[in-house]
Amino acid sequence: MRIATWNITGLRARLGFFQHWLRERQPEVVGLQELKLSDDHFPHQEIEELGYRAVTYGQKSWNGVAILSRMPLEIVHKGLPGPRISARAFSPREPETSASAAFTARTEKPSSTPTSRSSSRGLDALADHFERCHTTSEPLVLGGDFNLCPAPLDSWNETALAGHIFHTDAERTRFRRLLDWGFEDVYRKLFPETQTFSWWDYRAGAFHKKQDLRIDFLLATRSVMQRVRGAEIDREYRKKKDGLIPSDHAPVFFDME
DNA sequence: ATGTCGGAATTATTCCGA
Repeated sequence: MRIATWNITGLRARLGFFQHWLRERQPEVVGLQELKLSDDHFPHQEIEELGYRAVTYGQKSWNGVAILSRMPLEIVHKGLPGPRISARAFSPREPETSASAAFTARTEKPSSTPTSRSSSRGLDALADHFERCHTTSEPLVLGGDFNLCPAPLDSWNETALAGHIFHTDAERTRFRRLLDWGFEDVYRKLFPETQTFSWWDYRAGAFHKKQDLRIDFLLATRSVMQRVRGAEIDREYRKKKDGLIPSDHAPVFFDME
């Protein structure tokens, strides 16, 4: 069973590309971010033709998440509380295996003043949610675009970028809170030393210049982790396919028994 | 070469945000 996450960067503009990937990779569950459409514009018919049902939490123009599944989905939670929180979560539950969540975490640019809040209140809201509503003994998967590099290995140039956006201690501390609670970073757990990336800025030719970051993750609790047999960051799908333009993020997935 | 996109506002071009 394959579980995936992907910041698709505009599902309407990406539909053909996404369908290509679904056919090729055959994931069982996919968390999508940055749909950039409201729920009434979600292409349910096209998705169902490929055997998936989707639960959506969209937003006009920006953000918006969905979970697609070939298994039955039940919505047990939608959205996160708190003012000005841009992270959003679903927790569809499938009877025997897993709950899953997809979200987008926005990172604010750290200001020059040392007292400024630096980043990702969405991550705090997410950690609050799991602490309040779940236990680590549950089989849980949390996937999304976290907009941060957890460690120097996850950046193409930690030396130059340390302290800057994606590379601040504040961001890393917030991310660590999810790990301390009981999540494992699946890809990193399987490949502790491998430098692999998931995002390349559209601007300035970052993909070709190898200006790359790993900011998209699938996190899993221990009972899921024990069943994981492989993980991949799908860099092939950061490239053009049949002339179709890719997202600026690569899909990330793992396989479990 | 800032090697770019997607979407909205407004009607094929410009602006904005990432």
